[in-house]
Amino acid sequence: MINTAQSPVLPRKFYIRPVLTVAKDLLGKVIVNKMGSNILAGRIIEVEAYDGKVDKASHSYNGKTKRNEVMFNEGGYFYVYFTYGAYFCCNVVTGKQNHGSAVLIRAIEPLLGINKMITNRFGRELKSEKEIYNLTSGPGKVCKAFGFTKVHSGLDLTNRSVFIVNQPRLKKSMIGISKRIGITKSVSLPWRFFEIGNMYLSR
DNA sequence: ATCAAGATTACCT
DNA sequence: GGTAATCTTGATA
Repeated sequence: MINTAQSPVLPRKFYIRPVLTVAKDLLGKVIVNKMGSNILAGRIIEVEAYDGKVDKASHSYNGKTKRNEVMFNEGGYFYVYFTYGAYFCCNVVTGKQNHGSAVLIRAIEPLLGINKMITNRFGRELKSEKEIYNLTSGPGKVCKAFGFTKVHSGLDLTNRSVFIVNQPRLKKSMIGISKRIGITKSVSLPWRFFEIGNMYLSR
């Protein structure tokens, strides 16, 4: 299903571009977690861009702190943070060193290791067929299903533990654009991007 | 030391 | 559609 010879791991240069470019380009790509005993993989279908240079909603807007320091790496690193006392959210750092921009992964379409994802998320079997669409349809859900936590923050995505493999770009007509969800600052920026019509979207 | 807010989710009506 | 849960983090004193 995922032939890594035909679909190479995305290189550094993919990530060292402006955050809006990378955000749109990430749609349709496949994120893989090989760190556990199971290989988990899913197609990225919903993202949001955060740019600390201009964006008050970004964790990096007010400069470097212990929590957000990974965001100031060059592109291609994994930034995972904890929020609301319960959930982790994972991001792909973009741009040049010290810029402070990242793409939040809000939803994926599960491909490999689906049973493991179900166990991670629910600790039980699915109650119904359609509950599969609740498996990874939100940033906290994605991290729970993939097992991403604080220990994954700072990983280099050009290595082979957690990484993203190339896939064809989505057609422009398949990319939806909207305001970001769940923020209270810089609310009007249209920086959420998603695959139109996908069943695994967060809303 | 204290405090308020938060890139969310599950559960209720 | 509305809201409680829950605790880390960063800011302020």
